[in-house]
Amino acid sequence: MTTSGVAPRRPLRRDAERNRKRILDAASTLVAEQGLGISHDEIARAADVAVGTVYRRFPDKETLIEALYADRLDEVVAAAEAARDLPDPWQALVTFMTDTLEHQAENRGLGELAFGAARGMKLSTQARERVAPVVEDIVQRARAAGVIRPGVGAADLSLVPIMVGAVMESARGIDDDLWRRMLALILDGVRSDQSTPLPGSSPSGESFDAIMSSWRPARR
Amino acid sequence: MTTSGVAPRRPLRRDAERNRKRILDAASTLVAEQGLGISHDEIARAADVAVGTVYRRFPDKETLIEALYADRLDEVVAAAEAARDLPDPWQALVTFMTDTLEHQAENRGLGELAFGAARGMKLSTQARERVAPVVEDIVQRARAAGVIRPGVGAADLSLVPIMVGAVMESARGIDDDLWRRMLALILDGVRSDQSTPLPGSSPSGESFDAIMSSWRPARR
DNA sequence: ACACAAGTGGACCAGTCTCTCCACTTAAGT
DNA sequence: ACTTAAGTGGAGAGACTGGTCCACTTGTGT
Repeated sequence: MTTSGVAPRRPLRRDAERNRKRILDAASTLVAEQGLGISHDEIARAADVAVGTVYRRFPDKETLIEALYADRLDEVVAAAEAARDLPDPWQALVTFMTDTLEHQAENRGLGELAFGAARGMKLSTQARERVAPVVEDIVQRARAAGVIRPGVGAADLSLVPIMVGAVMESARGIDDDLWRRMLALILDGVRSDQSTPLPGSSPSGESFDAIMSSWRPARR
Repeated sequence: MTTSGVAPRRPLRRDAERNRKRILDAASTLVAEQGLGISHDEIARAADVAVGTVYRRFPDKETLIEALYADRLDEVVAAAEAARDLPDPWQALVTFMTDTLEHQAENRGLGELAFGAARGMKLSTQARERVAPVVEDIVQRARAAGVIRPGVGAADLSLVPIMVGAVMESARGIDDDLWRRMLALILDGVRSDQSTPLPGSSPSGESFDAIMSSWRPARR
């Protein structure tokens, strides 16, 4: 009866647990600062542990990232939902964007995760899947209230963090608030009641997914 | 009298000249398609030449890129100046952006070069130095004509290609015209006569340079 | 106290990249 | 034809990755 099938694993040994924590802490800091590009070697060094140990606990990068971000993701989604539920539809949109980008600003890895830095990483797809409906809601409401220009869809809005994120990365450590300025600029374009329709059409379905997950991490 | 000090080099041997050309051709295609990240090995393979040969002709990546883009750069600057000289100030701005981004779209390496993919690459700095005054002129005129919102500066406009470029890269091969849509959105924000001023201020001087040159090439 | 599963360190393998080196080949002047 | 400087191929050095392996150490239940 001891083999209950689903993770009956005895708890980690004390020292192992301690090391696990150290690895997670080190990784957390490194990833937040430098993005998902950090090597296991660097993590090991920062955690004062050998690579082998890192690999024993986290067989590959994906596992490690998952452990790191599983709950961070909940926070992000929660923030998005809170924004969605704001009384004013335009405020909802602005708050959503600002919050999302603030998360991205303070944690580099998070941004990379959101835009598919690691193609095929479950957490990445999952993140987008959880946020997508929220964005959809926000757009619906904004559209119904007539506060965004006709023709702008959820897909368009989803591209905003990619654009603003690019400036954010470029200015990291130089002008850490510059992205807010760019966001404001873009949001005015979104709100704009210019009669000229936008060229092309909002990407949809498959294309959209492919685009959203095609971001690539920076080389070191 | 033969030693005139300044590059009295006798011309390359016939076969060497041929190989030089093949290398340049191969590199040109590869860089346009894949960006500055290509390895000398790939170039050599594509040119049907050995790496050693590539290195003999172009001691390092910088030299090669310089040879590739020296004249491309002139074209880009010329296009920018042509846009600047358009009669309508707003058209000038729009055309400048569109042209610049079209160049970026059709040649990946060019975009990476423009935003400092290779830190410290002379050509890169030079490119920005040559384009900067043109952007400045365009903004001046647009501002004088009252077609852009107050507070938007040349530095802000220079960030537009970074933002739009990010979407362009993400959508490359999936929706190659999506960037136009985003550009239109942003330009409407730029034109916007919303009375709300943009937050923060336009980055200037040193900061601006650092930001513009901090782009990093995609990992393969 | 002791047995032993669990945990650990770090050498090592394979793959990438940039760049070097030098024995061999070849174009071109006489 | 012959000489020889210029050019070439490609192995390989050295610096990075991600990831594996296993002899040794250590925590823990009895």
